[in-house]
Amino acid sequence: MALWIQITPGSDEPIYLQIVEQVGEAIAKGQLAVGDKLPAVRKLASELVINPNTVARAYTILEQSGLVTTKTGSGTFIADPALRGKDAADINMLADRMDGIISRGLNLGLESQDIIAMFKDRLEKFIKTRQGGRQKK
Amino acid sequence: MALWIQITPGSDEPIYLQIVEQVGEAIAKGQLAVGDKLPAVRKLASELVINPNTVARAYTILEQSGLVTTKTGSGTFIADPALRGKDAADINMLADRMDGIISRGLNLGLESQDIIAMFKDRLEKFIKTRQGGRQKK
DNA sequence: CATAATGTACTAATGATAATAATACACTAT
DNA sequence: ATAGTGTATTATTATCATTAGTACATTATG
Repeated sequence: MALWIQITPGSDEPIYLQIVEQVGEAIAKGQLAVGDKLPAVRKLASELVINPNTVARAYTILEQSGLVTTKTGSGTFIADPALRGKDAADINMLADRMDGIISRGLNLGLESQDIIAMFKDRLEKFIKTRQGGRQKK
Repeated sequence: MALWIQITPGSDEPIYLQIVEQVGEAIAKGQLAVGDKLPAVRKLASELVINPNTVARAYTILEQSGLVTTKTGSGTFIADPALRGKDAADINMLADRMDGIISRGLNLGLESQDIIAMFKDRLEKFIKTRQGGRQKK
């Protein structure tokens, strides 16, 4: 896998958040395992043709959320999931985001079972990717 | 019900989006029924101590998403749900938002069944509010 | 018809933030 | 030592949220 991060410059969401989310999803899907090394700040910035500061910003957020650990001089690595703590604030934020989705789904005319089915379907895709084993780098 | 819209000025999300989401959730929960009138642009702006333009912006978005219909000179009213169309783009956006939540939940260390249970729980709250009948204005 | 209330449109100014740019520092591997 | 790493700092530009003020068109009400 050469470089799986793909940014959309003209998107409504900032580039640094796109990086954060894509790395987060890759971890959730098991495509990135504990100890795996993220591309160097300058290298990723070069390949994405963006500023190194933008990548550094994304890595800082990933580090603060506990998904990666950074060792200056060495690199940025996927952290141990066992050490990722979930507090009340995290759960509340998750609940709020769920409410937003549910509200949107209902107002689109979707039935409850449709929304749940859709949600289960999306989640299963994550689990399947996990069980399918890691992709080779 | 005097005024159920509550904004948080210092929030990371824009005021006009807060209004959009809160009106959307109220509709999804059945607290706003078809034909109900939203507060006038200037009136709501006055009560929230924000600029009328900000409220107008929120109403414009709600109108574009099909949740309300506006009649200049008369007011802004909750639209007929039967007329709200859902296209592929809407569904895709919903799926993307679901992926974001699932990713976040998994990376917090939550199990699949926990995430699904939490999601069902949130959705049931919407349905219950609906079945509980409309609140009186 | 007159008046008030409604949503809408427009321009301008301000503040916050995303992103770039350039540089420098501290730590680690070789 | 040298190169590669993350981090920090300052400055600049562009975009956007928000406010401000004004004006217009339509509708309800008397």
